[in-house]
Amino acid sequence: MASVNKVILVGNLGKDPEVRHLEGGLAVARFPIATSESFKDKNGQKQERTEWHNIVVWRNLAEVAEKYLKKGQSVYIEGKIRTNSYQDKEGIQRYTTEIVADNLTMLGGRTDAGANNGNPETASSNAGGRSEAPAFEGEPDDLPF
Amino acid sequence: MASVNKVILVGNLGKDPEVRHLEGGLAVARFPIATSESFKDKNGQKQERTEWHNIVVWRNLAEVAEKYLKKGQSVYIEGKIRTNSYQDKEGIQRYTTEIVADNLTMLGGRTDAGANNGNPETASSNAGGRSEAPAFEGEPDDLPF
Amino acid sequence: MASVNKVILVGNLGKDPEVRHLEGGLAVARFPIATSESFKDKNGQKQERTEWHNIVVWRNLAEVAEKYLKKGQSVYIEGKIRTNSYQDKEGIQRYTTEIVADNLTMLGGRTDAGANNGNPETASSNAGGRSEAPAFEGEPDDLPF
Amino acid sequence: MASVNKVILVGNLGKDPEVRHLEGGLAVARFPIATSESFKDKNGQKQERTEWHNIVVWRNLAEVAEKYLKKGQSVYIEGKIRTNSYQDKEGIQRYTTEIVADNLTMLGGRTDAGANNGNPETASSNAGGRSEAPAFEGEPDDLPF
DNA sequence: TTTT
DNA sequence: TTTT
Repeated sequence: MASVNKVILVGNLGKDPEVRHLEGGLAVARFPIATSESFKDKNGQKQERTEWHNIVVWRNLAEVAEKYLKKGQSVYIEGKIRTNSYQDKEGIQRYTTEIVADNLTMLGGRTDAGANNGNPETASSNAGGRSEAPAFEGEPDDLPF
Repeated sequence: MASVNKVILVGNLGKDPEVRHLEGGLAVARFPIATSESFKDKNGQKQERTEWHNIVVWRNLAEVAEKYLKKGQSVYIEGKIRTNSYQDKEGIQRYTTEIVADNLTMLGGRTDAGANNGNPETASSNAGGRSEAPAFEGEPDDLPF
Repeated sequence: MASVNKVILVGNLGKDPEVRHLEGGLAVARFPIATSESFKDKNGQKQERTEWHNIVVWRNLAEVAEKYLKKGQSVYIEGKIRTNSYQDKEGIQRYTTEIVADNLTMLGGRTDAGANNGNPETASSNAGGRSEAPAFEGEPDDLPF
Repeated sequence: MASVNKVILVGNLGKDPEVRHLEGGLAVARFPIATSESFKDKNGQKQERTEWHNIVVWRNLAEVAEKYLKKGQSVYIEGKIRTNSYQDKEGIQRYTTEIVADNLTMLGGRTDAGANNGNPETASSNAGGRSEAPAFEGEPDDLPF
């Protein structure tokens, strides 16, 4: 196999996270983040292009997102690309791409972005749940090696 | 803006690259690569999921792709996520996501994958063209600092 | 060859950058940044470990560091690991490890950290100099593909 | 805090891993990997510089390293930088830097590199042990989201 | 549509 | 020597 699918983003939330709780209590949160880059067009004019990324987080990271992330905030995200397919109403195969994040660090953001601004923290998510206490809550989640 | 949009992939080409030469000689190549991951389903059965990524490379990296990359080969890719929008024939806004690669390293692959197998190399692309001689050709492209 | 040497850091400057201008006008800046992680020790007590990284930047990135980076600020850095060897006065081979950064994004930091706080920007460095106008200055540095 | 300490390497093992089993059965393996880059010196001559990285892996990743990694093999590694300090016999503070890997994917390597050549796989390590069965053994280690 |  |  020998494959790697890794995404690293630093950007700002375009909306507050939307959280759903599935059967069994499984939590999932979704939110868009924007990244921007500048470039010169062929006339030498400065242009900016904004990319929107649909972020999905599960389990304790979803709880963290629900509690602490707000529109406008800046976040560091690690995750993987996932493309889902579906059929539209004409029966044509369509695709949507999202970033499934497994690591999230708040970096601050707009000064009115919410209570957590100025108190950035890190959180991690694992399928098996590495810790009952979310790393985000200030609980250590790992040995230093 | 303080933003980062970075993708790192290791995967196998699903097809040979398709190369086009635009007006002015600008080259662009496209090819799909697959990444895979294993997981257990709810019945404890091992499952595999394959993700397909549409890779786009420009300029000298496109020339490299044309000459050296073949279906089946394994590559390391660095790039960024780019989502393009278009209207389908019903006038509905649709999106396609691709990875614009700016760094590419061949890692080998199937033993019949092509001439370059067993001689993996690295290539880089820059908007301004850092070097006439593509790094891939064996020319050094950078000072060691 | 087929090798990759890539480092991604988000941390705070422990000191203002120290800048030197070599013969020919080549600029180099150095500064330490700290990253921290929490973990539980064997008694279940929360501990924090701080890692210090010696960052080196060349050319226009060094100019950017000199002008805009200050002790306390938070930065995103991409670069590579480089270990230099030297002989100490007893003639024993010693090693020092540093991170040669080729990409730098300011993320803010302490509110008194300097003039640029609240106005984070991105800068890139290339051996060949991709652009006379540093990206950091607000000039676009790249086409969007 | 808001910090990130992430390293991504693709390189070749310079030696077979050395494995130790600590009290309590905790396993740790160490091995060096080389990354190389080409550059032109001031006379326009092609030069190559090789960087050596000391890799440390713990727990099930150490078992994987012991069983499957051999000198010459190519590996993809994700981890973090860790600098340890100690006093030399003259009482001077010295530092050593290593990469603590938490993710490892075999990419092949020299054709005589060992039994696993041609059968690259991925393994992950977690402080809490995400799975009794190491991912490497062919057991799925994660849900696909 | 790849690879194992 | 930073930051929380």
